[in-house]
Amino acid sequence: MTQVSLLDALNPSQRQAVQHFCGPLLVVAGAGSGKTRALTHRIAHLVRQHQVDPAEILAVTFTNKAAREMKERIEQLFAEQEAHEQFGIPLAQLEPAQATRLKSRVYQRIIKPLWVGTFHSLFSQILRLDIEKYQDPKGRKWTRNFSIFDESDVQSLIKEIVTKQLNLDDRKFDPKSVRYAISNAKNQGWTPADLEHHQPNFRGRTIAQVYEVYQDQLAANNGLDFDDLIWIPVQLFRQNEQVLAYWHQRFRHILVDEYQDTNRTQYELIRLLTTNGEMQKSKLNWQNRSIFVVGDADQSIYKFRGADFTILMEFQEAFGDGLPDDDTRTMVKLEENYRSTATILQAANALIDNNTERIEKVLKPTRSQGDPIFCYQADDEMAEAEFVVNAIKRLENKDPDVSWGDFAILYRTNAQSRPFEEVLMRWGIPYIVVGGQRFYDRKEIKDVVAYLRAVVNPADSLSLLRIINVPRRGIGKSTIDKLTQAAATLNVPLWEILSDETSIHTLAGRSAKPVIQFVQLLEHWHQQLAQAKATEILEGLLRDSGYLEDLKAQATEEAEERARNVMELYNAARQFEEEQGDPSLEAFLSNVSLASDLDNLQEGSEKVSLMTLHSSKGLEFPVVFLVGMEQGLFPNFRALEDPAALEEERRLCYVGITRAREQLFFSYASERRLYGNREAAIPSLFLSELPKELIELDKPGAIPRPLSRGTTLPISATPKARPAARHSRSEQWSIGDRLEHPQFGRGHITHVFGSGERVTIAVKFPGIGQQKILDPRIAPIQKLN
DNA sequence: TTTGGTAGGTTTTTT
DNA sequence: ACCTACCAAA
Repeated sequence: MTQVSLLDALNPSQRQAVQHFCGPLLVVAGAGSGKTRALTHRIAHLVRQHQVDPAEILAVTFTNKAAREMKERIEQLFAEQEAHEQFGIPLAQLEPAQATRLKSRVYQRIIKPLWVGTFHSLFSQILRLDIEKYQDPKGRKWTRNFSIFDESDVQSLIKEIVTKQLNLDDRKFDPKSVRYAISNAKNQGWTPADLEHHQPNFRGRTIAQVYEVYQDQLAANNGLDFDDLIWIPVQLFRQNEQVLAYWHQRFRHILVDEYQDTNRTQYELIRLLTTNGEMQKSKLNWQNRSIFVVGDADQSIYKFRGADFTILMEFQEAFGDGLPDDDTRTMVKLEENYRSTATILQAANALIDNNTERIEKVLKPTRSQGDPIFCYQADDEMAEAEFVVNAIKRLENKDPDVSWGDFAILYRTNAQSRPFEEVLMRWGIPYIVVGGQRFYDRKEIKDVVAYLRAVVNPADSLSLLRIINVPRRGIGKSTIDKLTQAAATLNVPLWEILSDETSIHTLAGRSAKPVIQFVQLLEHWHQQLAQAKATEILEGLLRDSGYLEDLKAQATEEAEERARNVMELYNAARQFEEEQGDPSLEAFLSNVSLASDLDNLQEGSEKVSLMTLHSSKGLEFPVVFLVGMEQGLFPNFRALEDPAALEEERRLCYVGITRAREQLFFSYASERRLYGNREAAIPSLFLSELPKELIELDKPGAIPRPLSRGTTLPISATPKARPAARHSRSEQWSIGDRLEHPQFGRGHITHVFGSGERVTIAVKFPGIGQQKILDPRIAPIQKLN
């Protein structure tokens, strides 16, 4: 072989995708059909065959981990090609030192200039450059050292606004649901005024008001939330032609992975960059320019966060040539699956066929039938965990090629991990839990990050308040109140008050001294920002603030764990400096805010992986356990009454099934502990939708069809059009309330889930063994006294 | 100001 | 069953 082509070892559809040069292309890629291969090969092809400058390519991935992997795979592709060209031998046969040198040259020339990352990380970088050119409709402005507020920061800010500043009833305006509504608005691309326009009722107007004050607060802190990282670039591009033209020119080739999970704002961002804001399709100029998106509507699982897979379905209309699907030049389907056994694919195809809203597509197997799927009924969640761990032990024992890293346990909610952890721990089997409480959400990490943020962005009063008395330095509540009062009165950031000597001296001497010391500490490191590396500043702050010392002085088990975590953060900073080549604290902080737990999941770590079905998207494992297959858990009870939501749950199940390469197990418990009580459970609807001949049951007998109301009926595509029953609409429901249902008779409420307008209740009807989960807005129920 | 106790909420999924 | 946030007592 004299020359390896990038097109070798690709099937015709993949080749068509890879060879695509200019104009729009939608790649409909089923699970396991080699879409990452198509993406990476296409990028390499653009650079090698069409001499595209890597700096002109923008590739959007769904997670940071996916971005990292994509870069590694492209680097590998180039290194292999160049090994052939320069030395005539495969990369693997080069001397290690030579191979390393070759790779680092490829990295410098190709990989480093590429823009590959998530929407959030890519556009936060653009904002670091251009946000000072932006002004929002109310004249708010931000500077490039802005802080990125995480979900808990945002949550407490909203709570503060709702309860303290606007004095709203926090039962009617639950901070959580208000937060959700604001996030939704930003994901739709709505300003507070737009929100008010779309929802002119009292609730909509009030939330718009909270949104407005919330933006004030964000701006006052020079902070942004996750949604702003997308929504502000959109507004900036709309209001400033020059900025848009610059980035439009800059990114001639745009690629988006997991396109089915983009939201309206993200779509708008891509549209603006691609078209330079041109609305008329006939005027688009596709010379030396492309938009290439890859997605699978059947794997759209992020509706709750604003994702809308109709964006994928409308791609050809938005960018395309308008020809019918069959002879279009703007769509390629990848349907051949290289990952899973035929059995697993048949199960996946059968399941997803129950959905109505989809692009018709079947996964075509390329592999043999394989082992049957096994379904286990356990007595309770502990027995379920024992079954799973036993199966893992047995399989690992049987085959020396199988290792712990080949197994994944997938569940619907994070709370389900515990029993599996207990049993795995008991047997000393190494495992990793992805998600749940994130590393960066831990108290000690948030404290240290607050120090860093305050140094970078002194306007960040949220962070200042978090650490002003941590560790205790004798700045008490009354002192802090006085200072924040002063800041509020003068309408300046808290820092202005703190750093103003004369104002501080109006405090009693006993209180003034620690404040002055605190200010000096931050000021000192603020001045070092330009020259010092992130690790140096972190080290200095930990030392000078006495934070670590204080932890060590506590000498408890817990404090030691915390100190270890803080050191872990320090290690992360050091690693970041080595890998990224940008040692600034600002760069590290952005990385921290946008990091997800999934990023720690390393291949070859030889550990059993535990994670939610959502986290498993994009991953694959030889053996997969789909656990907790129970009505109400999965599908989740919130989806039971809503056909569209139920279809989303089914897609989630489809994602789970298609993670498996060789073997797939389902399990459910007939009784499960919920909020401390034992509750009977019935098998998931999804189990009954799988072809019986593919499934081996541990106990004879078929999987009973779940009887919960509304779920066994054929799902129609019509959205939830059922009018809310008037009589129960505004009722307040609480545990113990008695009620009557025409079908089930009298019963009493055992649980109330959620709050505000999104309430679901669990009701025990003595006549019926099973307790029912109802939506009081829809269910025909009558309250009794 | 800090500690300890308890009431009340929590379980959907995440960049 | 667990965690947090708030309140009373030292």
